[in-house]
Amino acid sequence: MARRTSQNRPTSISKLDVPFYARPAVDVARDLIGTILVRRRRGREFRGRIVETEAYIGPQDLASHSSKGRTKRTEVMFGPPARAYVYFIYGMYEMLNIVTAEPGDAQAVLIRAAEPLDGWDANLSGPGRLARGFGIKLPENGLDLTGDKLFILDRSCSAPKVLATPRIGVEYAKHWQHELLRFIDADSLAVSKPRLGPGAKSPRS
DNA sequence: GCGTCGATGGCA
DNA sequence: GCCATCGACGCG
Repeated sequence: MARRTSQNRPTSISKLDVPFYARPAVDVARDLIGTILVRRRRGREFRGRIVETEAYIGPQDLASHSSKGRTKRTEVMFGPPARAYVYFIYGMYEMLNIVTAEPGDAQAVLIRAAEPLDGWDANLSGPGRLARGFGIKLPENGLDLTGDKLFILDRSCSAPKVLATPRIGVEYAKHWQHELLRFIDADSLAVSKPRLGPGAKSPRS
């Protein structure tokens, strides 16, 4: 697939594949900033530019659901990468995560915010609103991101300015709450909490 | 613009 | 009882 930029130069935009996802969640989370999430549903296509993610890096990470062990709910996380891990929380919200790393290494990336594209009028700032906006619910748990119902396109042009901050809503996770595992596009207004807080740094690459 | 709080259900 | 949340409400 190719499209033309405003300068009329062809730019290839490709679907992210298994090798992209079969890496540590930290790397995937950072590299997902600026990519395009695509959802095909009921004959329509919705797109959003991802501007906020969080890495959950395995069972040792007390903020990760995989730290509770392998259960029916977390089973997908322990499987192969490039699948959706969707769970239900607070009695009303679904959350969209992407499984990363090798099978058995239960890492995942939470997609927290995106900018709607193509004139789509939606609020995708915050993981609950994002999942709702894209029509992601429990039946989408385990969905294969190499298919055509839900997938991600590589960045179309230059890399955004990425900052790393502590994750949101994981105060219970002992010292893990301070790790810089949340990544944001510093220039986006669609990041869920406009305030970066004092901990924001450039991520190590 | 801010902080506080209730909703609401699956899960350990 | 606890959540990887959101939106409504009260304040002044």
